[in-house]
Amino acid sequence: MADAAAPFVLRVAVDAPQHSGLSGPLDYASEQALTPGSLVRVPLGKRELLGVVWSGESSPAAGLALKPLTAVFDALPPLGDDWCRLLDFAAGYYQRSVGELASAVLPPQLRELSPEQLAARLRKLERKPAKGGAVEPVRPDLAPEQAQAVERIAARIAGDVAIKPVLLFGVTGSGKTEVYLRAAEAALAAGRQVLVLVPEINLTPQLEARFTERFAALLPEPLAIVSLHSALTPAQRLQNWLAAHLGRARLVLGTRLAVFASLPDLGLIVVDEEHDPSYKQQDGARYSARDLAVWRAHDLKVPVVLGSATPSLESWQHAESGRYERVTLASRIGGGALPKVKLFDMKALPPSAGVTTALTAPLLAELKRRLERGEQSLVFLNRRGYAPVLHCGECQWKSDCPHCSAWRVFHKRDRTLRCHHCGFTERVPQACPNCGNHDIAPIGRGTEKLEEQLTEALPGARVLRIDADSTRRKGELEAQLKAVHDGEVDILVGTQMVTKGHDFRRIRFVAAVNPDGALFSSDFRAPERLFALLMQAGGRAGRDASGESPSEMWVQTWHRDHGLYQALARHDYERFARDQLAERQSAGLPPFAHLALLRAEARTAEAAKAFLTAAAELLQDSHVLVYPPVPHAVARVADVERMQMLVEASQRGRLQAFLRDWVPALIALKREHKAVLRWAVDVDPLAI
DNA sequence: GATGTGAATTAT
DNA sequence: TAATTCACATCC
Repeated sequence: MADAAAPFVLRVAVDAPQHSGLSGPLDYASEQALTPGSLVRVPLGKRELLGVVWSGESSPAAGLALKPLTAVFDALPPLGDDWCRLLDFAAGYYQRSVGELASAVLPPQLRELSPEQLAARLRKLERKPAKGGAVEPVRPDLAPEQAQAVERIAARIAGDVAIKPVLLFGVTGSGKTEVYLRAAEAALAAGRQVLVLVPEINLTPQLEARFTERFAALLPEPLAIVSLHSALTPAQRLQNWLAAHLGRARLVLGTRLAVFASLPDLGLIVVDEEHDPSYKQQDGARYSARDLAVWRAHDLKVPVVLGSATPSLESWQHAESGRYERVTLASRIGGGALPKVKLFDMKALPPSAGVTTALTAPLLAELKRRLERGEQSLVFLNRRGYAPVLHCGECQWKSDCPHCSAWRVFHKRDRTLRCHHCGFTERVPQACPNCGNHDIAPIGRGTEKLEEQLTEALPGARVLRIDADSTRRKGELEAQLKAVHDGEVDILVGTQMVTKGHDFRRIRFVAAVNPDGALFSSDFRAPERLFALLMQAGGRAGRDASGESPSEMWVQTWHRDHGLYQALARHDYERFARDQLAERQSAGLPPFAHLALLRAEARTAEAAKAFLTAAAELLQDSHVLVYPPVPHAVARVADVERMQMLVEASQRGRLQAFLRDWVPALIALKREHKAVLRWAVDVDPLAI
């Protein structure tokens, strides 16, 4: 019980791991009453942790001697009610403790600093010098569609009524960014903060440059525009987070973790490329930043704009049903036409024309033609490395990973076999490690091989490859993109990395060399992803209308009659979405059903399966269907066996109610379970 | 999950 | 006899 020196009892959210059984905020003694949202340090066992004072009644267990707070961050204003509500909601929805989530989304440096050190940082922030004079920005005229979109968003910024999320459906090059800028301008002018989310860290610099250019004159204060993502140094991340929290940053641009930024005057949220899978955090607390952005906007009664040329089917369905307001930008600004899509039928190619290689003779000829005209081309292949597998013609050995159920990829440049799942790397053997035969050969192709073949087939062409391997070191991606922009590259070879957002003005020809694989994937979202990827890749072409020859995209396929390609060829996202949604509805899949996955990892598949089977027995609910456990698509990674079990309900609320009871029972079950095992619940999983 | 305990097992 | 390893209990 609290003694005379510390008369107050506070509930504090701390990162006591869920599996410890210490769920929910813990009680501590305090000498002073503190507002919920105050940051504190508290002892937990022998450790000392960051904590957030939480609201609600304390209920210390009888006879428990409460420990006192170690320290209070009293120089820092408490986190707002709205931030606490967001965390409360997210923790409940994704089945994590508030403390764990708070610890994951607050700047990591907060955990290390003492209140005195933090106070020093705050003083330093005050002294930040102002930037030099900014020039008045040039604002391009809006196309009528853009003006209408801006008006529909801006009209709602001042109002204090619950409003629908806006789905900004705009083809690539239709000027979505200008709509974001104008909407942001309206919110800033109304004295509100603006949060802009982007899917990837790579995209923050260019968007930040664009916003800074536009708003430098309007927002001359230092730290008025900041970014938040995990590539910042810990000190930068804390500084930018503090600027947002203090209301000093008026515009915050960031990746998914920025959805949890503390923003006292938040007046507008923009989610760019809202369909992008990167918005879903894939480990720890598996939240969807896009969905939380929608929740946060609704909670605050502020507008949220979800922008995409290929919206997620979830968002599209919400627009169809009227829950979201759809605003369409149907034409490209500047008059650049969308590239003509040619479905290149591999079946119609005579066998001699190089059917077995990705580079067909007609494709090479087209690339050559473009090259001679001095045009840039993009060859898109979503597979890095030289070849996905090595194969022995004698004994049929394949380059499998000893630790994973996957092939090791052949990387020719550094002569290695690399597992893309666990990272296990060895030098390429000279001969088959199984039978000693020298007749080992790569099967299939990746970007590295494509680069090599193009360099050989088109002497004199300047070929550049951009993928995760070519951009491993800091600054390399920027340098390579600059080379493309500066016209120092004729043919760009790349994975999906190059299809996202980058505004290549010179590219007039895009070829997707081998996209068929995703058509027959067991993952029900694979077609949606492929369509978005190809639309986005195609969108890289012909953004500049000045060229004489029409821009074009080729898709080399064995299945040209497939509905996906037919819709793609007509740039008909709506048709594609209609078809997919019909399929999803008849198959009882999202957005017409709500899913959660229980994942289990153990040394043996049997142990993981035993846990899942027992988990399925824990709770019966007539509204919830629990499927039998199945192995993960890549069952073994780094010698750990992975099994998963799908949970399905027709209504979100039913699924949530089930999980609320199930997860505590799972924690108890794990403690009875003898074998070493890790488990996690993934609500609204992206891949199943 | 992190940390600490005591008991059992192993190294020297 | 010291040094590891391991099972298991606690953490407001």
